Amino acid sequence: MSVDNTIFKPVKTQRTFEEVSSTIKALIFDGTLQSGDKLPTETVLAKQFNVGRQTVREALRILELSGFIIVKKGFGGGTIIKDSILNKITDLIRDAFQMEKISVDEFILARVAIEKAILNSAIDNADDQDIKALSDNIDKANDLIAKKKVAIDLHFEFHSLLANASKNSVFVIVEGAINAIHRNLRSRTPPDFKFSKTAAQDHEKILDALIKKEREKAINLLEEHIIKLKGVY
Amino acid sequence: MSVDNTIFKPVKTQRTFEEVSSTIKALIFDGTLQSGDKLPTETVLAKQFNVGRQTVREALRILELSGFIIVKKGFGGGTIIKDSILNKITDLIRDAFQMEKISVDEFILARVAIEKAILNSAIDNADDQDIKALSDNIDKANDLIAKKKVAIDLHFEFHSLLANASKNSVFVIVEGAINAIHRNLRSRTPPDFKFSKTAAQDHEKILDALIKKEREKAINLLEEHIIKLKGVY
DNA sequence: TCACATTTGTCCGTATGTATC
DNA sequence: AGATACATACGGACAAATGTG
Repeated sequence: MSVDNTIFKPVKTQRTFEEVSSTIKALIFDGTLQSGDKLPTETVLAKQFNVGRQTVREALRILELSGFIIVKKGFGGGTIIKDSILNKITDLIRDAFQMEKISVDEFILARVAIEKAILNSAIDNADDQDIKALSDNIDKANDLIAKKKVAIDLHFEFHSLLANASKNSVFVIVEGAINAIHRNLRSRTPPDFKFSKTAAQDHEKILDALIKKEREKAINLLEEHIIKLKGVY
Repeated sequence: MSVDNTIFKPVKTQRTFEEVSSTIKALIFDGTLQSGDKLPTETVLAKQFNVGRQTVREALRILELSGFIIVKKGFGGGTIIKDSILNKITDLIRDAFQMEKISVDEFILARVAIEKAILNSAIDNADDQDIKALSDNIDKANDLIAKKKVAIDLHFEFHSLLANASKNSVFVIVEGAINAIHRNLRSRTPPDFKFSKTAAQDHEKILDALIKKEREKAINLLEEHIIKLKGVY
């Protein structure tokens, strides 16, 4: 006679350093540890968890790479809770891109689709502050362009501001990823003044349509704007 | 008189384990190390890089969490090159959602928009294999439902299969993230047989419209299908 | 400017756990 | 069932960085 042995789960599947990192992560998730809080030193953590310092260090590496903590050396240094998950996602996406899992064409196709959805939502939810931020962005870009300088960073920011205006965190996160890929692509080609100027004009028209809540027009303008990129790469 | 001190870069910004992981990563990027290749043991790596074993281990942790390698214990184990970057991105995005405490409503709104875009692309790019996979998924779900069992996992898989059918890695990544969050949400509510049955019927209709390339109909069906979720949570 | 304390970074030696043959 | 070849883990030591007095 035997019982179904699947009811017996292994006592220990995870490695010790994974248990440690998961424990700390859980404390961050439930709010016990908050941004700015300082963790005990590695030696103290090792004693508290009753593990070796090496194990603590590997756990900290995981938390660091996952964007939960930053580690500083020296006097007054140590481990501080600080959220940089989005940056870490960006890093990984850059890796994925480097592995050539993502082609330029499929990227642009996906970007058009996703940013259209974001803009659609931004038209419904943008408030005065959002409009001002977008407007300021364009003004700054125009200032630079008047000085014959490119305003690439501001162009990227415009799209992030659109995501913020959608008031949807999911869109903010997804746009962050899209933006990261785009910056990666863009970094391979030299800055192009003429292109920068066109982009600023496009953004101005899109914002104008957004303010007037001309939905169809705004979305079509955005699509054309992004499609233009195909020629750049 | 002083010079622009930005021209003097620090001799050593990176920590040793970061140099090691970057070196190995570069070898993967340039194809020297390929999927399936086995790295030397930690001890040998330490000797080759002329560093300590702990340093190697921390470098391996980074590569592991970044989705470049997998590490197996025991005889015949060791470090093997294997790409799972997309999975790791999904993991991090799940963390990001957890931290930002995204609301059900904004999640569903974003999901509708993004999955509509995915479906739109899937209609253009799905091949026979994709159709078969989707069809098999529905058959299996119907089998379970005929036995009065819920088929939640298969329902999730259906949406992933749609993303695959779009033949766009960006969509696959984004859908993976959306799916992860959805599972997270779903795990908070008990399985509902009636709902599972409805979902299977919806999927069947959507696939039917996809095969017939009835774009408008398919997209509308999908939207209604996802919106139904609002009632569940 | 110079010691000094603190904390991470790194290395070594050793022991244990674990999966395969 | 036992030998084997790995990763995993512990403890101790010193190096390096960094802010303070």
